[in-house]
Amino acid sequence: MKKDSASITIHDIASELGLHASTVSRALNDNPAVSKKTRALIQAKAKAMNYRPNRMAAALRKGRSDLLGVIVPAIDRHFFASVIRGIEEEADKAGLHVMFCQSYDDSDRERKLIEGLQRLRVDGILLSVAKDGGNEPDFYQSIIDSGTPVHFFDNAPRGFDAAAVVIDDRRGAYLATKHLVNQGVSAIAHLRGPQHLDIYRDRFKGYQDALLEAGMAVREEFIVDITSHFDNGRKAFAALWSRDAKPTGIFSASDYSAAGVMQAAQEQGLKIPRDLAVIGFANEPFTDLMTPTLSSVDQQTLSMGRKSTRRMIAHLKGDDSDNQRIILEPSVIERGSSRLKQ
Amino acid sequence: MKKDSASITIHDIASELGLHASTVSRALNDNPAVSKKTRALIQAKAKAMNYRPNRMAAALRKGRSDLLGVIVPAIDRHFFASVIRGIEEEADKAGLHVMFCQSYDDSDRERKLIEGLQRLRVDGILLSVAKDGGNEPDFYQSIIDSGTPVHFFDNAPRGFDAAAVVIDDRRGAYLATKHLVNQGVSAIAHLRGPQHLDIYRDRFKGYQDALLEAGMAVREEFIVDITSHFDNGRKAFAALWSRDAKPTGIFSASDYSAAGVMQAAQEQGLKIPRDLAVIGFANEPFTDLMTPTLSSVDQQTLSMGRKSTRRMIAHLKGDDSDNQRIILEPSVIERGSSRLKQ
DNA sequence: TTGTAGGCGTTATCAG
DNA sequence: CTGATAACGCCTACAA
Repeated sequence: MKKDSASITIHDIASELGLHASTVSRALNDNPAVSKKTRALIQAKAKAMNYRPNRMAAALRKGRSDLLGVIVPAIDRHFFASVIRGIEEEADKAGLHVMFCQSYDDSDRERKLIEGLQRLRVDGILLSVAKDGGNEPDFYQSIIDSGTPVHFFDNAPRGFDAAAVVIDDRRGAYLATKHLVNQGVSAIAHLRGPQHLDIYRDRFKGYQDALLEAGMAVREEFIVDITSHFDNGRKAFAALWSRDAKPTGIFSASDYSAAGVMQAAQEQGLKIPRDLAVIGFANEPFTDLMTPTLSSVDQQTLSMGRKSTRRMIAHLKGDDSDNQRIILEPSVIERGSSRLKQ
Repeated sequence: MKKDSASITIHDIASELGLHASTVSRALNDNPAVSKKTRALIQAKAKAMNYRPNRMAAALRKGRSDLLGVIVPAIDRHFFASVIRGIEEEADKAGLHVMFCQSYDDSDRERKLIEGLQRLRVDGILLSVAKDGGNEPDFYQSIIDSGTPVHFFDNAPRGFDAAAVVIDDRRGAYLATKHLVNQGVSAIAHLRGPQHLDIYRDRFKGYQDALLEAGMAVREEFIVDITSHFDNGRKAFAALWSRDAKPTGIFSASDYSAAGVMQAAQEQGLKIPRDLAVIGFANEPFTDLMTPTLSSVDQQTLSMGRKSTRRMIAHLKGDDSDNQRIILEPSVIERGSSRLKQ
């Protein structure tokens, strides 16, 4: 029976060749100190023996795991899946491995995940903070102080200097609302996300900015509070249509809720966008599958992942001075649900 | 400056308490050999010092990483995200950590990921095979022979005995098609996935089974080949409607393509389900967001993840005899796109 | 250019 | 019940 390749070590290779393990180690790490001839010999042998270096052992010795930890609320949201793709790209390039975890927006779980990643001795953590908002800035600061670099993306705590890459939610909301204004929509409602979260407060502000700029009033009865779920969109439509004044356009802080609104409106016989123009936020892929297709706001997810990772890598290489908050510019994706003019 | 908690070891704790590292190790592992008093003392001290055990070191010593590797084509597909959720649940319970990777259905990348996981010394790999089908059964056999247990789920290679949890695609397709038959649909087309893949061959067979059972002919002009993408649904609709005979129902091997068909049909003024009844496969969440909602086939994803993981854990505990292929039963989710009768 | 020795942080074995 | 010691697989001064 052949020896398990998982248990072949540099010593095995060394003894097969009558060399010493240290030489094998050097050869496999392309150390120029070892002669071309032996290097080739060793590398060939390693391949022949199906050798798999033990990264745990190397990490222990080097004090560096070449592992990155990433925590997101949920990987099946396109937003995060796409950021993750960006992270993967850059990590691959740099020869790092990435450990993805889901907090399910639960800050208790987030704390446990962080501790788990620390035990694994990841070199750094990329984090989109759980949206229940249970962890204070102090907590994150203590993690950083304990020696594990943490960089934030998407949802980043305010109140202390930490590297972060976020998008300008206020501007995204402003652009979305302004887009409806430009299409000639005059009564614009807003499905508003939980106001204890910065990102949703910012989206609400952006909505107000656009209305004010257009000389329109911000009307109480046009604001409905939601969480980012589909059913909330249906409920929001019911709420709006139970009131006297009916909007002719809706800017939703969430694509899911926007989809719910569209479905409920269509069931009531409304034509979209003619009777009701709709635009969401996040540019989830399903927006393209709907009838009509749903307009939305793109959040530069790939570049968010890439930028975060590149900064973390720079940080790990010694440049730990860059504590800035990078703000990316969102863009409106016009689709059928809001296209009234050519 | 406080010492980084990442660099606090059992030796530090030991010397603070005037004990030996081995005692600390035992205490932290709840070894009954150590007295209750010292155990409590040590655990309190460890907490106070914010100690984080180094899993790399423990893994090296124990020859076991308590890490599971998981490879899926893409984490943002609901199918896989949901399987992953099931995997996470069971792994958490067992105190295992999980490393998720995406192959993007590229078998070269899959091979590299497997090698990466082996270097990380994961205890086992849960794998849904890349759909480009580039890796032979022999390859997987060699991984298993090399000492890394591999269990398959979803897309599992045939041709050798390996633990696998899959669903009965043929039956799922049969049920979906039969559902259309039961709704009184008489001309049923099929959007057919790549036939070099077992799962899509099976779905095609199930479609045929149902037609034959209903005494309907399998008509060439009602079969359109697709890959699981949205645009293919639109193209498929165009293809079908360019022919003389028009179907009144469609069973699509993919939800994405089904969504494309629906959109294209609605743009042509067709009413769904009245003029065209549609059912997809996979029960992606967006199926609930469409107008009308899209019927589909549920694949027991959570239980697929849970079962796979439980078996892997049993395997790791020494029961490596269970090489069977477990086949889960799919179920039809009836929604608006195919509901013609009450 | 290659070999030797020591240690990274744990845990398991053996003594005491 | 606790202490000492060795070893897991690798890397890196230092020596030869």
